[in-house]
Amino acid sequence: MSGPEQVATGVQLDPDRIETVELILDLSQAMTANLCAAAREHGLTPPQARAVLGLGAPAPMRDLANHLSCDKSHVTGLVDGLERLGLVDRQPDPRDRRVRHLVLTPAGQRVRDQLRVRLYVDAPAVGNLTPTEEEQLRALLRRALQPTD
Amino acid sequence: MSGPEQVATGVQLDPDRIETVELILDLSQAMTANLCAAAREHGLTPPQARAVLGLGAPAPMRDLANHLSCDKSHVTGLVDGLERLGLVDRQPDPRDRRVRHLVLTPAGQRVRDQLRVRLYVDAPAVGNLTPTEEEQLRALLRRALQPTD
DNA sequence: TATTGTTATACTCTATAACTATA
DNA sequence: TATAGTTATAGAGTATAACAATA
Repeated sequence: MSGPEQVATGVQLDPDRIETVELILDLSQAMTANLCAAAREHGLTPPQARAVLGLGAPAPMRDLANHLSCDKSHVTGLVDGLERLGLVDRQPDPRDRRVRHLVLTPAGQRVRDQLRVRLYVDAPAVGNLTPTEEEQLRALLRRALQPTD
Repeated sequence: MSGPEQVATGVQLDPDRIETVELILDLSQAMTANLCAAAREHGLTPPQARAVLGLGAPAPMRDLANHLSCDKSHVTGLVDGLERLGLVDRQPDPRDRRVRHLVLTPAGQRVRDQLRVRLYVDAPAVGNLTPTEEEQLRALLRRALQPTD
């Protein structure tokens, strides 16, 4: 569905810019699909996998909700599932008894490690670049994402 | 401090690689958020906006389902909404009366043009690069996404 | 028999609001 | 009064399966 530009009705857009945007979206989509496949292989839904990835250190449920950009009520169900799978424990905070700290179990740590290998080491496409090229790519992306003055 | 190593469970990953992947995901997420905001401003849901973007040329509903990587039954409801908004028409195929061709109305074309401006011209971050830098970025991304030899 | 699109149904993801138990 | 987490509920988004019309 990417035929020639409809000049009569379409706006004039820079084809180079279109390619840039499409390349970034394509790469991101490949990475996301790769992560979702890894999640399935571990019996996790994609949101559960993101939660596990976010638990590099113990954190209150509120913090995880912030990290996932979702409501705290949603985290309850997410963590219920991870607890049933034996990947996460809820631990009380001795200083504030309202708070529950989410802590990965050893099994949870292993799953997280494997998800990170899939997301980072087995990252699709990026591994095709040499280290030098990858550094050039990082430099350009950093500059692009830098807040404008 | 001679206790057991507290983070001994984590695998060691290349921090540079992690940064590369995070940068790509961040940039893609900014672009997606920008598109979703544009969709909202036009009274469209994000999937509806993606459908409009996919209709650069008239196409059967099955083709749109392929383009959106979703089931054809889902396209029915999506297009129902766009038809109610006056952005899309269903037109019969004279050669095969099972097929309905989806055609953007003039209003639909205008919405598509504006979505494309938001997605491509107003692309967040990429506009911070010079044309030369953007070409370097494209070259690297193209090489990364190229199927491995 | 196979395919296009629709309908009916159900499941996942996520939000809002009301509730509890703390603080 | 305000906050952390839970529960109940509702609404998108999407899939599967059965179906109708057509090929």
